[in-house]
Amino acid sequence: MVREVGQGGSPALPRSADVAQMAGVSRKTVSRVFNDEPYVSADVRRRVLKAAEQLGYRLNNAARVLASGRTRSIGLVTLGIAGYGVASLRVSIERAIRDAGYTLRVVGTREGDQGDIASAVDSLLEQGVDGIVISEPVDEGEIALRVDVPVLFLGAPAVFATSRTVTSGVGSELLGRAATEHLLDLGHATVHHVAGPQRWYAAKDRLEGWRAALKERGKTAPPYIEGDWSAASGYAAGRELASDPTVTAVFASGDDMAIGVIHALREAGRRVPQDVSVVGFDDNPVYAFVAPPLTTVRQPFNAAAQEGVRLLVHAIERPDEDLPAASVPPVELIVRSSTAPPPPREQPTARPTA
Amino acid sequence: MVREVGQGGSPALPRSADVAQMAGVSRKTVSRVFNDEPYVSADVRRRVLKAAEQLGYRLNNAARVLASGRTRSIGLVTLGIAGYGVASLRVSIERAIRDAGYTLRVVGTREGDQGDIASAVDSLLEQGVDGIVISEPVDEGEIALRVDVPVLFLGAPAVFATSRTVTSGVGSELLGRAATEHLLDLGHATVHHVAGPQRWYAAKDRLEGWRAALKERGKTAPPYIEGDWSAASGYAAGRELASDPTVTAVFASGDDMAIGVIHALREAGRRVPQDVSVVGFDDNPVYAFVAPPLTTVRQPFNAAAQEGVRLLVHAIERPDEDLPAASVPPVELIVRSSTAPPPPREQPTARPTA
DNA sequence: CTGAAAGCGCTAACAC
DNA sequence: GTGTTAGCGCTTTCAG
Repeated sequence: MVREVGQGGSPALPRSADVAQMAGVSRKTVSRVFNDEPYVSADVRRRVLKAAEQLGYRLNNAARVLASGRTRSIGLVTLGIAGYGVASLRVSIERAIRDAGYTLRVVGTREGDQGDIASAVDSLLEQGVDGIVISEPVDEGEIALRVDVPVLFLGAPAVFATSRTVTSGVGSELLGRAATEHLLDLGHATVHHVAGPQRWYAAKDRLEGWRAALKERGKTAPPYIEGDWSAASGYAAGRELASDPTVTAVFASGDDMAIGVIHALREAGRRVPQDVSVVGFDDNPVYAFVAPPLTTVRQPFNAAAQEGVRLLVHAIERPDEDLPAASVPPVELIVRSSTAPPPPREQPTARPTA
Repeated sequence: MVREVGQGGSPALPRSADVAQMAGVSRKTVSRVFNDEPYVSADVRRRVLKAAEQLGYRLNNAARVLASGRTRSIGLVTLGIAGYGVASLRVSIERAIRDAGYTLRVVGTREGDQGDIASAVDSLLEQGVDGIVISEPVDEGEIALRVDVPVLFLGAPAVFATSRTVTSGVGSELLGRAATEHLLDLGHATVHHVAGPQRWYAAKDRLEGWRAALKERGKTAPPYIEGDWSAASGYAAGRELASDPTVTAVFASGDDMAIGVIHALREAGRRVPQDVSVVGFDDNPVYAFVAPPLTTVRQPFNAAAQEGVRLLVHAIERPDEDLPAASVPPVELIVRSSTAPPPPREQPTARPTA
């Protein structure tokens, strides 16, 4: 078969052999230049680059992957939703992957589809990736999967077994604690909680943090209300909470839900923060511009993503070494105006703080 | 070289030859089964599948791509930001691509990096894709690029030349018009505009729509204020607007900016909607739960993404046929409580509507 | 520092 | 319906 050159149909793309010929070197040398390998004289390198430029040559990735066995690509399994938290984490992950010199393959899951994580991972494996990151997975029960590339679980425990597992939390428990403690420090007798869907590990962790903080101060956690992250679900929870005159402080597991809670509270005639304090979670910057500006907890999306990807890449490139220790990102509470001390008449018996 | 089988290191992965041998057929037949080609007897198909299952066989994508010349993959160039609009569109695109049977490669651009679109496209081409989606690009001036796969420009005109170009708007101009007309219909003498960054085509289109609507009613557009999509920039614009007693209606090019505008207006003692009406853009559902619930324009993210991807896939798979006509998604104005007729004292001379 | 030979695992085209 | 023969364009190994 003769390669078409120009003429009729789409001209065949130039191959490394064409570049080699034009530059008067071997194909292997062209390969060296394009892989930034050492031991190529500056002069040869220049000639090769010039020839490639003229020919409009581009490395053929499929051939490279096939020959080398490495894809230089990382797969991301992500929830197909557009909320601020998920989207932010995702953007951070993508940037970290690109900065690490890997390309990105993405497959979104549809929340609720049982077994979707498994099929997403499977798809990625078939596409060819050197590592996988699972972002904020939802609990799907047992997942039977044989995976032989390193996997990073971000914001969740490992939900299936792999040869090399990396986890890097965003520290949801710590953050849930911080939110609750802030309210307690303000003098509230207890803190109510509007949780995220408990199928989410992130939601569970925040709830744990809330419980732990309460317990440490010798309080028992009141029943929590479970939302679905949406403002609408927060609103529904808020209506319920508003009917209970003893609630003076609520920690919502997401900013949007917090907004819904506040809306319901105010509709019911309860002032925020004078009558009841509300803290959110995520620090969507827009909520500095609502009334009242929302007190919230900032998630270290960037730090967690960078850290996680760093570890993942380490696991990919140095399979024999141990993983370096993960650092714990700092907790950041953003105090604005949706929280205040409880109203005087509801004040509990004075007790020493801590 | 002898292939390692089990024993020490990682056992070599099974190849189609292994499956073929086990099933007692040729490699080509295995290939047929895994590509859902016709002309394979049900019995043979079953045998092949069983053998593959037992061996844990998985198609090697790199080899497949190299041999077939088709990647079955679409590249997405996307802005690396987490706002509701961008993230929603993105989720819709991803779903549409997956539903069309393609895998997804993503490269994010960093807003502001001149020439970033070019390098993103280049990277995608090198990774190997059958088509490219450019989502909501920012104007980067001349982009010199030789691209020989079909390209879909979503929410923008084609920003560089390609062999096969597909565009599919989200209809920003129409939508900007709808927002403005709503305000005019309410009786406002004019409508002020807080625009998005004019490097964005989407921002420009909305501004055009605003201008056109005003012009049609014989009004001249007042100067607009340019924001950066953030609530903070909307807040700054709102302060400016608040100092002008003649403004009674403002159309903000994004929901977040609208929230900022409202916040500033109220701080300055102007009531919304009694004194001034505000409409946003995007329909982030959370803004149904702020005070006042925001009137906004819903973007047909899903429709635009599905339509666009459908056309792109058509261009990929039937290069000789003409592109089917794109349908125009319906305009949806979500009227809530941030808009009302102008205050009586500022009422302009009565004029017939339409 | 550079080159030659030998595949990587699959599909294309055609034969049977 | 199914098998055979050639590559796809690169990297690997090993010589020099």
